[in-house]
Amino acid sequence: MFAVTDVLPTPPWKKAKRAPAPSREPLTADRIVDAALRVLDTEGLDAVSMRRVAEELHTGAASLYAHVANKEELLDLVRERVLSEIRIPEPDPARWQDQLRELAHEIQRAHANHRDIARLSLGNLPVGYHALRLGEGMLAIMLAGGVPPYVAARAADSLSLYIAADAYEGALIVARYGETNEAAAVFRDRLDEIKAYYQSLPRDRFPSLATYAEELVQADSAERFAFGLDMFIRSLETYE
Amino acid sequence: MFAVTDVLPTPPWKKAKRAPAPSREPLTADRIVDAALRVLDTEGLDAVSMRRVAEELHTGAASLYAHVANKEELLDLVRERVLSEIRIPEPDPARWQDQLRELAHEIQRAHANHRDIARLSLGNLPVGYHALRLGEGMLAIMLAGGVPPYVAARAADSLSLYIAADAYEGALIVARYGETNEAAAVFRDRLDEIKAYYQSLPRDRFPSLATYAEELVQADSAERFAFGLDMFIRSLETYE
DNA sequence: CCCCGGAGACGAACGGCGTTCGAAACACAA
DNA sequence: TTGTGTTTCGAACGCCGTTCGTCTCCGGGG
Repeated sequence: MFAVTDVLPTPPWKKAKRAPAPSREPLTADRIVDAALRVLDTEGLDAVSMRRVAEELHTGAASLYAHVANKEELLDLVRERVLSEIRIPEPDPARWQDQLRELAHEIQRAHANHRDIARLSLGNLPVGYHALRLGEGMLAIMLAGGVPPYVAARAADSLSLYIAADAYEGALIVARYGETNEAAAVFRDRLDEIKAYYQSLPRDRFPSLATYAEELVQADSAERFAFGLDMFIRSLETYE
Repeated sequence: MFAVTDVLPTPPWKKAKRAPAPSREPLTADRIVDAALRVLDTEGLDAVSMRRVAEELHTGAASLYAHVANKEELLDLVRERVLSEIRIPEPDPARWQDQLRELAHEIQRAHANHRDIARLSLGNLPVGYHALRLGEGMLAIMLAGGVPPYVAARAADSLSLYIAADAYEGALIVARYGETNEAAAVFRDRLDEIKAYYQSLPRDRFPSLATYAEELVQADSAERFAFGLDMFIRSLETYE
């Protein structure tokens, strides 16, 4: 007896209903996270839809649900992936302020590298491995430096919040103005507009804004971040 | 001669194609903002869709676009409305720290009253009237207290960011766990779980988290906020 | 070597979203 | 009364996250 498939040609209405070899390697959670991160980095968080991620893998959105419970879980995995890039300094009691600064910048850099990740960090209780790693690292540095545990605990909380919020703002601005060089110029122009607007405000009602417009409008976001971080560490020193 | 409408009854195929008196007063931007704020307060930001707001006014989503450019503008108006509730203290150089604290709490309270509003505040450059009012007030207090203008400018920035971020986190937690009394208990249980989880972590890798779980898991969000605010003001004093 | 079972892949569809379009309804001046 | 400009709004477009049930494929037992 012959196998049917050996004798009969595939009828046209069955032909090419499925792509024969759409992608060789099978889907895995890791590959999905890779793809999601790729989309996140190149097109921003708003572009990360299940359909878009699936397309990146040459498949359909439904296929993802075999490996990932839902979009939220996928984004959590992406966030963990990003946090895993962060290196934590070994605590050295003599240099705790510098180390804290270093760690903060490291975290800030990770957020900046994958711009929109900040929008995932805010408001998610830290429970993944790498999130815990960061918390532990931050705390360890402060405790080694002699910051009282109660203060260190609150400070770790606030510092994480500050870093995430700063990155979040940065991400939103990038989302609104793009991040090409040309768009950066547009953004700078926008800042100048705002400065001029502040200066044009009625002096009787907005004396401070009008007078210090120059100081308020800060183009260099890195310097702004560093200043806030400095305020933070200065404050910690007063608790010692 | 008779008016046609006086003589002929309305033909059935024209009857009730439009609701005859769907809502007496005409749509205005104000009424739309009212409705949006109502939905925001009772059902949260995620429920604020153009369709839902329109439904609140017994009309269709398309009708809103005559008074409001798009959803973003509507949300900006809602945010302005909320900010308008905030009272700003008259600067008194002798009490600048207290006044700053007071203002921060006032802003925090406004955010808490309309929980999800914080999700709108983050990352929106302050350009509305009431947003400017707040910035001016904050700055004026610090300047009156003798904080150097450059520092005050950065600080106003950071403080706004901190308040918004704190409220944002609070809003997300409420969104996840609800805000009924019963849900508050659920949340407290969840915190206990987390504390237990921290304590169960391997001591060799997570010594700080495991040891200070008690201090890290802070149920009272008001106290947490106050602590961060205090850190902030302490820091300002070191610049004087 | 065949066949079968289970796991993975996925097209189609559901109900939601923001927004647009064009026609109907209305308010008011001429 | 007629004409005109504004307001209202049903219907539709193209997105979204998620589910369902079928289809495909591969490894292992007969």
